[in-house]
Amino acid sequence: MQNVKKYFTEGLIQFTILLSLIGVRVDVDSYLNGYYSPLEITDGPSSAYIQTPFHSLRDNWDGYSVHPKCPELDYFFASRRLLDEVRALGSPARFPTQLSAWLVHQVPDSSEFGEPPNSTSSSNVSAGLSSESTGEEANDSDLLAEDESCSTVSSRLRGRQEECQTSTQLSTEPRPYPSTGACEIPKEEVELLNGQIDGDEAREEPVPLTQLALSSALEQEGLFTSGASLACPEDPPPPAIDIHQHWSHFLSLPVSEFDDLDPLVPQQLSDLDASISSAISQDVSLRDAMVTGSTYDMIPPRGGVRTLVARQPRGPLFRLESTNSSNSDSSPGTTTGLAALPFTAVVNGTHNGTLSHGALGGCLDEAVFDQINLLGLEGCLDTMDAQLLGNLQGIDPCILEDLDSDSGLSLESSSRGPTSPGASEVSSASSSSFCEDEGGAMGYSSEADSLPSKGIAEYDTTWSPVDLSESVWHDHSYSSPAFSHPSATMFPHKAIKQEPLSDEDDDREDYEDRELSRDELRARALHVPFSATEIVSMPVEEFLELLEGRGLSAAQVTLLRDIRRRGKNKLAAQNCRKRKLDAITGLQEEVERLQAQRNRLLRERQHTAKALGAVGQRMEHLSRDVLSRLRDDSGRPLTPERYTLQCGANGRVLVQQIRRSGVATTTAGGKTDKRKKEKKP
DNA sequence: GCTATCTGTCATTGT
DNA sequence: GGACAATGACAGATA
Repeated sequence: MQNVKKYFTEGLIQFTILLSLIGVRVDVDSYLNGYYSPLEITDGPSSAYIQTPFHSLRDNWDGYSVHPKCPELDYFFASRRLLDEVRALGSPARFPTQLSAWLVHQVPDSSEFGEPPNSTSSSNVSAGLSSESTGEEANDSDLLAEDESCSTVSSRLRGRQEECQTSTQLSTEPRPYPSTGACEIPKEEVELLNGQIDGDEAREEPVPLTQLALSSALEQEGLFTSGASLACPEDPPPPAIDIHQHWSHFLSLPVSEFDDLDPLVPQQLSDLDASISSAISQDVSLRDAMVTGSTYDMIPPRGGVRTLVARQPRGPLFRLESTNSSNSDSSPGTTTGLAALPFTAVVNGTHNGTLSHGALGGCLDEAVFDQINLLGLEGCLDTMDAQLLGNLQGIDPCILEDLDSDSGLSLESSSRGPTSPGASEVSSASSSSFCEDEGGAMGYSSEADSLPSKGIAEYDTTWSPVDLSESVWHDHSYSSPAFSHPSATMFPHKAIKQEPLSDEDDDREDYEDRELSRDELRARALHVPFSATEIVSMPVEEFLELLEGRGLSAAQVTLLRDIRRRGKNKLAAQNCRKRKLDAITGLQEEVERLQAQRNRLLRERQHTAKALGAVGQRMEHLSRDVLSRLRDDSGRPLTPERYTLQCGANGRVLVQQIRRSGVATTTAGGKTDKRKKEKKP
């Protein structure tokens, strides 16, 4: 007995492991302790049948977990927030950073990977075979229907949960069974039966169903115990059934052995693989959602200032699209033929249409991807930093600090001389910002027009007019090393004068003027002895002291404030764009990770489905075998079409008669007068 | 000439 | 209330 129990326990553990692969929690300890059924599948959330919520695994799969202290959490929340903003506002300037959102919902979707559907109230293994109660996707259901044998099994196994508790209760109660029609076979009888069967199957005698009781609690050293012979000693010796061997062998099958059971899996498996995988891979080419990572070339433009040129001018950096191309990386076997298996319901991996084209396409929300494409953010900031440092190599190291973070104001390609029209208009503006009435960057043009003023003339009588033919107000390099030099800004004229003049003095002067930003030009025009970089980077206290203690004019003060404000805002804009880029980069990594996770889960599901299919086949075969050895009151053998075996709590096995409606009726009964129980026509 | 992209700037909001 | 950061929006420059 101990040996039998040991084998059964081992088999149970292995079977438990197998079930755990599909998310069915099996409480072996409780079962072995005799408290609960090892496999409970009930309706409520309290059920032990809790399939793994894969959406929750997202955060802890492979050790990946979102933790408040985790650095990746920034991406996580930022991405989610941005995605919400994108979807809420529809602004092209924002981008959906949480692509994993739809991945989580689509790929490891609860319904796909078997989140316990509410309708799943199956209470036993066989009940888990039913697919109807699990919200299985339509395709799977249809495919299930194709396999007639499997569907037969499912139908017979369907609806047993109602009797499960009854049988469980009956099996655990010592008192005689009520008139449910079922009976219990004591283990002694089973042993007797086994002995007879082992001796000669040809001599096996049908077991009256009324005696069949089934049961076999684990603690009773057998899957099947029969009290029929004891309760009804007058009955002929029931046929011996090698149930122990069957179940022990069945349950002791290692999971790995299921791989050898592929022939048992219905032939539709391959077809299902193709169909389901195509449905899962679903038109979403995640590769397309990857950042292409365009590279840039540093080319020296005119003037010697390097600019970044995209080597791939073919389009936006991110080409996130919902395409109709199947995701080829979904291996053909990523899905399972579980639909054709009797245990599909347990796996219940896919769901209706969730992975279908339309559904997934809707979730992808092409508009979101289009918005991402519109961003066109390119990861050039870091590159530009390097570029900037490279450009500054020839500069005085003392000024490099100011250029540390792309903080240099943009260079001005042109400036206006003091005699520019409208100069006097703005020069008188002492209290208002120069660009107060201006909108956007263009406003600064008028400000530049106002550069030359009477006040300016007072400070800078030696101001040399600059060629105004070029109205280039934007320099797309972040810094201007030449004018970041304090000496060059404090004493612009001297700096210009100190420049080694060549024969092309005029051209050089124009060139250097073009290097000046508007603020630099204004600062030089107003004779402000600070560079824009200094103005921006100096502490606020020092800046305020500068404004108050230097006896600056109102125009100078206003200019200084504007320079500081614009400079800081420019840095903020650069940082903001960089953050966006980082968020997108983080999303790329997230997408890759989720894609890998999805592929792994699909493989696992396929493997599990195969194993379950084999288990279902074996169970079907075993059930038929057992039923064929049993006899009803009339002495007729029990047909699988009318009777089913149900494994109740504590290993008790009950024979149930299937009603015409497909609902099995528990025929387990008491130990007395079992002939009068059971089977309802 | 058109388009995409980059960049600076302004306005606004929140800290 | 001012300084500041963040960010959307806009416009100019450029390839």
